[in-house]
Amino acid sequence: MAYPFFEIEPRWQAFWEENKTFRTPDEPDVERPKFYVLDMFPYPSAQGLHVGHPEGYTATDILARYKRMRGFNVLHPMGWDSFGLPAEQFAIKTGNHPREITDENIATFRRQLKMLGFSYDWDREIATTDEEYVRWTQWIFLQIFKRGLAYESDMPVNWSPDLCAVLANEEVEEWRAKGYTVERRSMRQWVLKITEYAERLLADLDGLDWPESIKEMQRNWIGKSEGAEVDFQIGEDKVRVFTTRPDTLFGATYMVLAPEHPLVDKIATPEQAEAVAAYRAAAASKSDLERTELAKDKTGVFTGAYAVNPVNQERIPVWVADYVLWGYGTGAIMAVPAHDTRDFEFATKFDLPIIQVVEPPEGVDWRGYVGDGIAVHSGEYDGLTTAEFKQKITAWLEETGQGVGKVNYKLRDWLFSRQRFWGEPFPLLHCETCGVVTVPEDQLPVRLPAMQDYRPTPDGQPPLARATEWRKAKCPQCGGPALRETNTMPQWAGSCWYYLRYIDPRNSTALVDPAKEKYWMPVDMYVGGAEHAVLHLLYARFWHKVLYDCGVVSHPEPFQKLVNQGMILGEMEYTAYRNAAGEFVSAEQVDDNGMDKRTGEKLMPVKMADADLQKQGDGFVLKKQADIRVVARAHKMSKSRGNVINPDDIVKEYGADALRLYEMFMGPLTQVKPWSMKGVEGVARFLNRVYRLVVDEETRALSAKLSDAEPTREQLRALHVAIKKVTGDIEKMEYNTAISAMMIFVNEAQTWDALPRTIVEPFLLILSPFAPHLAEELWNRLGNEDTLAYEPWPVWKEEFLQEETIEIPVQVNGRLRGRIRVPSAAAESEIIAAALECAEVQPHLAGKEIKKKIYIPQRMVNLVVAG
RNA sequence: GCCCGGGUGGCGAAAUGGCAGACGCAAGGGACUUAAAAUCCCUUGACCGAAAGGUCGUGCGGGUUCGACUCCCGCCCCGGGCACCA
Repeated sequence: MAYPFFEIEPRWQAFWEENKTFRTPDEPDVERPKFYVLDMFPYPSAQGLHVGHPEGYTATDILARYKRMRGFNVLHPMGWDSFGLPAEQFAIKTGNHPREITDENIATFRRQLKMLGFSYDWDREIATTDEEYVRWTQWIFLQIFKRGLAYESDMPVNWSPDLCAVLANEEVEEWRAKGYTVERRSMRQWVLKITEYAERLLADLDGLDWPESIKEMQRNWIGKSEGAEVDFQIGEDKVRVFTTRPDTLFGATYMVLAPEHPLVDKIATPEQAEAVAAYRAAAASKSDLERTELAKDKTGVFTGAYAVNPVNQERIPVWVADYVLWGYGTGAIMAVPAHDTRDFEFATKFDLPIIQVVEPPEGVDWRGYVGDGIAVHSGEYDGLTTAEFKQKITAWLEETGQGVGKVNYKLRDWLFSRQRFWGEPFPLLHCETCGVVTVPEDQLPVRLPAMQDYRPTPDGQPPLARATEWRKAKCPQCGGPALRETNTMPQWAGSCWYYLRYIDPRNSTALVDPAKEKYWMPVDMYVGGAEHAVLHLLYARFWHKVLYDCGVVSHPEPFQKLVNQGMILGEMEYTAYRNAAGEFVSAEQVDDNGMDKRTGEKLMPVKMADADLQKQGDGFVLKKQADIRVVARAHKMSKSRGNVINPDDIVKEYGADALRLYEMFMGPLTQVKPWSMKGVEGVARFLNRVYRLVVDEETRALSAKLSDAEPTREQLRALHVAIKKVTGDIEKMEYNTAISAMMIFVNEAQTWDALPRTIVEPFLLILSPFAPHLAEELWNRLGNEDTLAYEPWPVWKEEFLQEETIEIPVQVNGRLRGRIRVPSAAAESEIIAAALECAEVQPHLAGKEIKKKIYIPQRMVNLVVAG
């Protein structure tokens, strides 16, 4: 029978709540070290918690509980990223305020998180939709605005007429997949100048303790490239191109302008004008996606004009092609087909000349060679390396006024407005005489108006445009009439700074108290999904740097250490395929859409039980029909697939501690791993064994084996081995092996006739970060009155780890032949002697010359023999 | 195409260059029980062998080393991200 987790867990949750066990004082003892451990806060969706949430949350909770026991002041908060499109969609459908559904969803999430026993300081709970929170989000925007980092711009946006909403680029695919249409439309937008921070956002990555892959993704996103801008003369006009390879100027055989380039119409010759105009029109109607997706085949049109290459006065033809982007660099390039893949494809297709100017290493074809080499056919520069050439030619361009060294970034400014209701209103007014005016700080927050209809206006104005009374305001500068801004901020806004508000969540005079900020920041451990690798983490870093420049925060980076948890997939599924005739079809004959590759027939997927399967090679086949291979895969959890695991169900059946422990035991935190219901049962059995160490299962009284006797050497050793392993593994967040060490301890402990309290109590302490309810309960049953949350963490002693004798494996020529048992203090010579004596080893030495005797202390003997 | 991860028993996994497979699951056998559940004990990488023991084995092919899952070189497969950024 299972231990009564259903009584124990709610009781301790109530205890922690009543006693405010995990309250972090507003004025902590600053003599102690601090530890700020943060989860990426969730969007409280209507679906409630899924098993992916507790994975990261348990990982941080273990660390938080451990650090408290190590004497740290710990800040471990939780809150809600509660603006979001689903609530708005719901409001449009029902006419209810989005706040209603949002509050309901938050209540569900809060209940579910409390049910899992996380040690959050719930007094610091915040939601981005709280008006007090919105106030400071707006305040930060004002600082950004005042620093000239926000501007209005007409920008093409993704407008969905079905949703009546504008979507972010990264949201387009998601909603298209759900069947909504999305089109391009130009709208007035607010944009933030994140590009002004590109260099700092790039440079400061170096000092962060983040996964290298995430840093690399951010670097690629920022996309710094160094090169030069060079002027080419076309008639009386100068056209500037950007190149990272000014050393290939002598190889430029044509030039390409982006279709949007303003000079295109002007330079096109009358004979080419029609073709050029047609091409531009075609390019304009394509979406970004179409332009890039059809990238395989290059298109373009000759303008009829020629440009003059400044290095050799050669006349080169000017083309228009959409493989040159208007948004990057100058929207114009010099094409060097010999040494650029795209130019090479284009030149090949349109039969343009290809001139070699870089000599690649021996044996490499120069056509399409894009690496560094030695300059050729470049006049006086011949013989220079790529690096030297770049430097010299850039200097020459600058001297002669024909160009300049230049750094470009892929990063674009951040489209920051949304045409939605459920977001933070911009604290801005449009005054007829003064233009755009900021709302004075003492009038914040600008609240959302009460509305009946949350849809945008039919002409695409944001929903707030319907609130005609709300829009009317007085200009704080001239006192004249003004209209409120009707755009709202994107969901990112609230998540850009929430980690600061946790530090001082009820401060009504400042975003955060500077002394508290200085004490707690930066975040020491930030855990969340890799899906936020670029956007959230880049935006938050940007806002943080602006606040740093404003003097609001004391450190240039918000998140010192970052860990991404791996996704939890559904249970492993074995799928076989059947055709209409009912015959099985082997997996290699099935294409990605479930069709028979040979006949094109649609096949029926059939789920198989593992009892029907056997391993063959690196896959599985049917036991009854070994020529039929099946597909073995774990899939992402999704409603449509029906493989979603609900944490509520697990807690009901096995308890919160079992769920926590299982998710940590599955494998390394950062790895993708499939769920296994049997695995949950396994850790539940372990928790039962722990319970039975202390409590007699029949009587529910304390176990008769508990004793006040002195522990044996063996018992001390078992305990201290566990303490050492668990301590080290928690520091490294290698929780799966920590749990394994505790299992080994319990497996051993349950064989003992007597269990000293001095052994079981420290064990409960090291178990407590993982299974806090059970640990508290047993700690309490052993007679301790108070929570164990602040008990000092047990310390292992090396002397207890020592064994009197140790076993040493003996190899001959690197192959294991025998084992010897020696006193652990034995000298090398004694050990070698014992190894040579070893009965299993001797046959392998007989009659052979021993050339070398290798001894690795405490580990291994290897005897190298000749022949 | 480019950039990251990853590939070890039937499955999840473990292993500072030093006994590959700890721990858990599953499977098989046994104890307890009228019986079942629960619990406990034993076996369990593959192959040869009655056993002792031996051979092979960490995606594939090479290399370094007394010794390689681990380090180096070249590939293959799977997952994720980016994708005409000059």
